[in-house]
Amino acid sequence: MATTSDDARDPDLVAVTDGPQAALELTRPAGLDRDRILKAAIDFIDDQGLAALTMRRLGSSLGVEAMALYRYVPGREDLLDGVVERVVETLFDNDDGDDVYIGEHSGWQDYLVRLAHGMRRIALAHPAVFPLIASRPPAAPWVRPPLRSLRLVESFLGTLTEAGFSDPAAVAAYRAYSSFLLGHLLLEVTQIGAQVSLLDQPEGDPEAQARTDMGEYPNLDRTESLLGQDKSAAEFEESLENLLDRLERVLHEAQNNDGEVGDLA
Amino acid sequence: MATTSDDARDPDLVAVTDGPQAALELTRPAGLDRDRILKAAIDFIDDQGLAALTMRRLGSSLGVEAMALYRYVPGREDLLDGVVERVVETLFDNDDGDDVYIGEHSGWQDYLVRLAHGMRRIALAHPAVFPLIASRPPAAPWVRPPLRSLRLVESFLGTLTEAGFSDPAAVAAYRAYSSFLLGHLLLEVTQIGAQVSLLDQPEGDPEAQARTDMGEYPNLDRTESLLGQDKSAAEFEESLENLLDRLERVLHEAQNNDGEVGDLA
DNA sequence: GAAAGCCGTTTACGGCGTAAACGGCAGGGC
DNA sequence: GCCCTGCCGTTTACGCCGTAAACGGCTTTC
Repeated sequence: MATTSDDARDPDLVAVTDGPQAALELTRPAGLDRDRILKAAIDFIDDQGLAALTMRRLGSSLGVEAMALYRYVPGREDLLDGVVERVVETLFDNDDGDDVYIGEHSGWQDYLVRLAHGMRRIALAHPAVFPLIASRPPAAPWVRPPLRSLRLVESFLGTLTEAGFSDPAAVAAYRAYSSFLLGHLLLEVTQIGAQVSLLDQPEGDPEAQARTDMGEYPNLDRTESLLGQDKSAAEFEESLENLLDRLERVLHEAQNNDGEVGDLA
Repeated sequence: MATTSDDARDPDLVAVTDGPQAALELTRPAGLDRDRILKAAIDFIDDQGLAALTMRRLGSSLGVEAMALYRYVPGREDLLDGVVERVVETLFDNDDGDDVYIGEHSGWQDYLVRLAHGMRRIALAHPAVFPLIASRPPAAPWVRPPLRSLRLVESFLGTLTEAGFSDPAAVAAYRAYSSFLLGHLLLEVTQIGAQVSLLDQPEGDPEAQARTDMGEYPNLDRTESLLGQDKSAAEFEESLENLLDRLERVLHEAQNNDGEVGDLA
């Protein structure tokens, strides 16, 4: 096939375990609970897609009628908000003593790298949920989609200003960083979705149509195998490092001629 | 208020005219047509939002029953695909002799700059449609959301390889570029949406709650006015130039030691 | 033992996407 | 002139959706 994944050691690609037991409780009798509902919704989206999630189906996946959910969740929209919140919050559970804990860090670069990989881990663990993170309207215009949490933005700005960034520079860094994260991760999960949706419908002879159309697109045709390769992990790393270099340059320039510059522009 | 727009001269922010007459044909009797339907759908999304678009309402906005649309459009999903296609296609209509025509250009940097501004012009003209461009599943994994068109990707790759980029370098540039575009533009239109949705619901005293919560977030509180500023245009320009510089560096390095490097990594 | 509260179910309503049958109207061959 | 054949918008109908409201069976508390 055209699309291959050539690096099997992606550190952000981890198996999702969900605690002690996960799959053995298929349809428990009852004992509803807001968090149990949110978790069920995330699982549902992960393996049926966002479009398939309805209150009725989510209810029946919990062994319960749809209306039972409304005792714990105001409605479908709020349920989705809860899903986003819960997924983003997993950034903070330092489950495995892993390198994703945002609280402790050594240097702002280390912090930004950990945060980026933490977000990427979330995106890859829940590729069908991530577009929701990106498209839900933000509470305030400056709580930008990929970060989504006041707590997170606060710690971001705090870390940078403690490291010597002026307020304008920290804010500019926040914007450049969130835009980079959103762009890269959204494309990466979209690509995952595209790959599976192309695989599970081998209608007729897809090769034939694709090949014939390619005649008019010589550059596409020639680079098709390159375009199909998944180098997301390497590109993520490189773009991230480039961004950090750029921020570092800004920081040092501002510190040398310590006027009121401090802005990226 | 906290959110201000301090640069009134944004070249990508243009009024949408739609040809000779636009608003004077409110509900024409009939004369349906696939393109008329797509245009109506775009207008509808632009001023009622994507969630409000239903087949019935779209029909009645054209003075027709919902089922009449099905003679020209296979279904709602395909309608949305058509909307995306039609919006992206406006890149190619060189309406005003403006600088957005992708066909002619002088140098690959010029091409990339024009393409970026053309896309940004689309995003700003249809902020409610743009998320659709980003979230619709791509036809092939390598036709990445913001570009969406074989023709466009072909011309992108052609321009870069003609300018001396190796195939891998051109593909890497394509990926970096599309990721930058998607991230920046999606955040920008999201911010537009957030601003309007915050304005039209002044429930109770929003200031009160916002202020009190801010106590726990000193960095947010201190930088709130900075965070609220809309510097999208300047940041777009700067990030774009940074990306071009990076690509240029890659190109020249590859040309000097003309081995088989050619990759961004 | 009765009252109160919690919690999942049942019923119902309007709106959705869309399949299928229908009707009016235009144009073309006789 | 007439009828036949497409075209094209309407009508009707079905199943699914989100969710308001009433209901009923528990459990807990006095």
